[in-house]
Amino acid sequence: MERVSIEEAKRRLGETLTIAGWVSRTRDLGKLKFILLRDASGEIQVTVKPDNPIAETLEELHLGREDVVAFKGRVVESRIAHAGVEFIPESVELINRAKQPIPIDVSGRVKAELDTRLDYRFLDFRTPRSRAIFRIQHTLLQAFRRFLSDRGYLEIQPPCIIASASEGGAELFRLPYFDRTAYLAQSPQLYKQMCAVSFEKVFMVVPVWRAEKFDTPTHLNEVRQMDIEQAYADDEDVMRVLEECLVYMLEAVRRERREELEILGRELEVPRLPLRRLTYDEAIEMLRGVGDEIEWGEDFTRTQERKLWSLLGEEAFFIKDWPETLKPFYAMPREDDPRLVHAFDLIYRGLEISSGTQRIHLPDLLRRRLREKGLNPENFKHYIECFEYGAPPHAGWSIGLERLTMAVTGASNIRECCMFPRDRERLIP
RNA sequence: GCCCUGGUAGUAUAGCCCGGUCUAAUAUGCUCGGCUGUCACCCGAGUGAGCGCGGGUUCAAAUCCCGCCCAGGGCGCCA
Repeated sequence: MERVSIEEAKRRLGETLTIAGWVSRTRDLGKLKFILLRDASGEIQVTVKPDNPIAETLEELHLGREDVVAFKGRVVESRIAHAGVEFIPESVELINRAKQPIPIDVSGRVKAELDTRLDYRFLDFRTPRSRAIFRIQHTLLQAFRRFLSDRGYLEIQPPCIIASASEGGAELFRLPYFDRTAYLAQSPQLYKQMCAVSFEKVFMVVPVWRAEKFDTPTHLNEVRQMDIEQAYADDEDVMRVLEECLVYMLEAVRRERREELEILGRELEVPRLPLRRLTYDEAIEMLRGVGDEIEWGEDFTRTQERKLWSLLGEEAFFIKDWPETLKPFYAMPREDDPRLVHAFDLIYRGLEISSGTQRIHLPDLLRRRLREKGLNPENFKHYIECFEYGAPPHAGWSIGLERLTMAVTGASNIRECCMFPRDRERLIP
């Protein structure tokens, strides 16, 4: 089909072109008909006067919302049409009918609940809100890749099916693997380390799975994460990369997604660097200062993270120097206080969007830490092995894509920021 | 797994507290009719739910009670 996008057509005034898209709505005044036609690029009003050769065909077609139609004709300036331009067709082709009534209002005017929207996700993608969210997500991803590629990081592809569940922590999804049992990866952690000890600087965007029965607005059983791993780096080094990367991504969204931010009613503030580095101890103090009864050694709840955000009044900040009990075995202990590890979380708009650590690159220390955590170093032979043949110190982090999208778009439920969310109940679509 | 709130036309809400006036209302959609400049077009008519599912109380249940399922939020859980 010789077809141009609606946005392109608007730039090519007077030329005879074919546009195609969905009927957003029709305004039928009897002899005069207006059809609002929408494609992925934009919307235009198609105006059909009684003397138009297609006037009669159009009457017979009786177009309805979301019918797919192609028009051949030209874009002309119009002083009457509010958009300033309109499309005058000379022929029309009905490409496909939409069944009526449509399950949700694609124009976004009659609200639908998230659950209903997710049942009809393909239609929901046509609403201004959803389109804005996923375009912003796309920009975040593009900016992430560009930022790291420009700085010499190599994009790697770790496996999603893994053999071992012996890392501890979250429950994994099991699956049959020929005559063995395998698992869906809960983290590409080991693989990115294996890459970093040879490629030095790597990044990736991968899905991960957690079989936890959580039921919250910020958790999914399948999420995508954006990770880096870097050799010859400690936690502070990669925190700097993280904050710069965040600012880079936010600036890209602010620059390239002005219209989408407006649809969402979001004014995106780009934090100034360096970000505040709050220690875990300071965060505990702050919460206690306002009457929160948090114990040292406890993790922060979502409510507490939001509380810290409002107390600090900063868009984004780090919490660092965590108790070793709250972080995985491979987090490097602090020399000055072995109760603490070189680990950090990044809180953006009250939401934990990223966490990272400096990793233990010393096999003996790793074995000791595993034992201290009640794990058997024998089960981690392949993991430890990659540090036996010349492993530089290294550190890394991971950003949850859906969480970041939530914070940037202002969505209150993570499901809205995942195209096809997987949670405890939802497996379809 | 726990606590709170909710589930009513395709969609979103009202009604529920205080049972009967609900033959279930409103918006939007949809159907039909009218309209030559609309732009959330307008005007008129119509269509569409028996109130999440199951049970109970009552002369009478959308409304009260019990169980279950589902949704939203808070927690828990979550290297």
